[in-house]
Amino acid sequence: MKGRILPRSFYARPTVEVARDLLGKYLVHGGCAGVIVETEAYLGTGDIAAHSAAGITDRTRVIFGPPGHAYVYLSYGMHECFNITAEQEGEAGCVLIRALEPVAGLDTMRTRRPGAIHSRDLANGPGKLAKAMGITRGLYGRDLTRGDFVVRDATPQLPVDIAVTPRIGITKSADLPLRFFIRNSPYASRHSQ
DNA sequence: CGTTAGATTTCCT
DNA sequence: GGAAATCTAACGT
Repeated sequence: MKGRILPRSFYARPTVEVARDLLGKYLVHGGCAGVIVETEAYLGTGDIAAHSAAGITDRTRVIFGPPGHAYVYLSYGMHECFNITAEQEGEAGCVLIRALEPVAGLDTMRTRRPGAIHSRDLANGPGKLAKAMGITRGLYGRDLTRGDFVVRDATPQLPVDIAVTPRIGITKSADLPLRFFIRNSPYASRHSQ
């Protein structure tokens, strides 16, 4: 978990760049940490699959706020999913963190996800990742540039071979190539290869 | 191993 | 009222 905390300027960029550049970084929460191996970009314009396409509501407010904050929502009535906001304040855009390679706090993660036999199953999907890392809607809006819930640079930078495909599990704007993952990572979700 | 159905709640129309 | 950025167990092959 070495490396500097990613600064606000990292997130204040086009959502697609942020999604791609988050691969290989460390997500840290409490005593748990993992390398981000899979992300998806949800855009503010021209993307009707994004929650922010409905405009500013109680749920989507943070997506329009300053970059580098947590957007956590409930999916299918039972799973929480974790996103990081991007773009300048006033502009929508966020990155769904879909999968992690666990590197610290594995025992805690296993306690939260007793069904995961192999460590590769602890966080290889957005719902599983939030569960393993202890991320809930109570963390909605949290600033990810300070405190015990942050993203850190890798030192040295990890080499990443990035693959791009359409996003998973959506029906609208389903053809846009906005999913990024580390090719050959056994920790990416099962749709990967 | 692949495919499918059901769980369960929030949110927007 | 209905669709939803998912997961797991149960079934068939």
